[in-house]
Amino acid sequence: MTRQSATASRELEHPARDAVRLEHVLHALSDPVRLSVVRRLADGPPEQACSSFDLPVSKSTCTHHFRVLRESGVINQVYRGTAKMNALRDTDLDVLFPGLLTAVLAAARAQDGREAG
Amino acid sequence: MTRQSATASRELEHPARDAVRLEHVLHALSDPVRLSVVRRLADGPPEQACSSFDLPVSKSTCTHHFRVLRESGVINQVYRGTAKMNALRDTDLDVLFPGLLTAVLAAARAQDGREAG
DNA sequence: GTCGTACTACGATGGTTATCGTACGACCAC
DNA sequence: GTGGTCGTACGATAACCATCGTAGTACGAC
Repeated sequence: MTRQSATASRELEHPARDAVRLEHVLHALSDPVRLSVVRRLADGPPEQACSSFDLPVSKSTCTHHFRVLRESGVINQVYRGTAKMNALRDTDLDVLFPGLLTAVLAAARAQDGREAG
Repeated sequence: MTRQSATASRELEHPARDAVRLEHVLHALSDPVRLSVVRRLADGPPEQACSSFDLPVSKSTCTHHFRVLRESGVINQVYRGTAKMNALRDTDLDVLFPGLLTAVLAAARAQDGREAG
């Protein structure tokens, strides 16, 4: 019956490194919710479950934002039991666009600092 | 009659440096047409007229894109006779988000190089 | 004044996006 | 098996965005 394991059937599509486009990455990062996700991935553990983010949006919107990040090549997602783990594709991004992610993260931090005073 | 010169009355609104938001800048740069404008401003003379860009869109769309760039704080626009001159706000951006513009421009060049092979 | 160039304002349109709620599927623990 | 948690799929909606064409203003040259 070509019955593969349920987990294996839940593989997620990711763009290959060379297929990642700068415009898509910038667009993905231009949304506050998504940028906050990327910042938490950069600052915290390398793999974090969707549910651990506590975003100010509904679950379905959450799913949407994580998909945008994945399809733009910013994050990698894998299923781990019931959880879906997210990891920054920082090495891929750094090969493609050296220094870009670092600069964006630093910019976000700088802006935060300015707002906090 | 408090009649100022017509040119002076055509002042354009720009966000103050501290009002520039990272999300808006990233969004402005995430459009291919706008990114190409920014690249030409970075590579060419510091002030360039809208008409000198020869973009693959209509004049009204052109106006729209330049406005997005201005309102996000990426470029400065001034009238100079009938022409509207555009300049990158690179020093402002570099104060706010050090290295960001450089990284984006380098990324755009890298992507171009990859496509050209 | 007229004419041409540069650009804008307005209105429309079609496509994309962010958002949600509900219903469902996959997994783990029991 | 049951139940709970985590996330998805679907459908809907409202907002946004890129695009255009037309009509118009501002300026410089004549």
